[in-house]
Amino acid sequence: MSVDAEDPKENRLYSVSELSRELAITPRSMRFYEDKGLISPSRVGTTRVYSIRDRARMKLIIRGKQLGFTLRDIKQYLDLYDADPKHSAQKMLLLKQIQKKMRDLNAMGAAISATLSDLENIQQSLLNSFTVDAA
DNA sequence: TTTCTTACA
DNA sequence: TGTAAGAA
Repeated sequence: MSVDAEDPKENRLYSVSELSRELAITPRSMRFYEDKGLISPSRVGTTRVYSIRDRARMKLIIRGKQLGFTLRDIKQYLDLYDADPKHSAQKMLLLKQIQKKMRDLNAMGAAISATLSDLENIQQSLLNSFTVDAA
């Protein structure tokens, strides 16, 4: 049987350029995440080779970033996957990270509302000063 | 051409 | 993270 072209994806391998293209990020970012210890692609010589699992890991990294988590947060989460096969500690960490993220976002929202309110008040007095002058 | 590393912005 | 530079 011919397995040289499209092996079942379980064994598929990617180069930085291929995977970065598929994930819509730059090869530079992938290497950066590696420097930070979030991924450890295998090597063929000095060239990085990404497996299906590396691809899944990269997707989680990207997902985490989209949700506003830091690379450090994501690394903590990822490091737990390789630990307990039941992933209970991992789930617990994620729950905590999510709750903190929500608290932070709510705090930011409150700060923004407060600033918006200040700005509106200043704007209003400025607007009032004009109508008073006119009257 | 592609990828790698290192250094700097 | 982007870009630049030199090497394989």
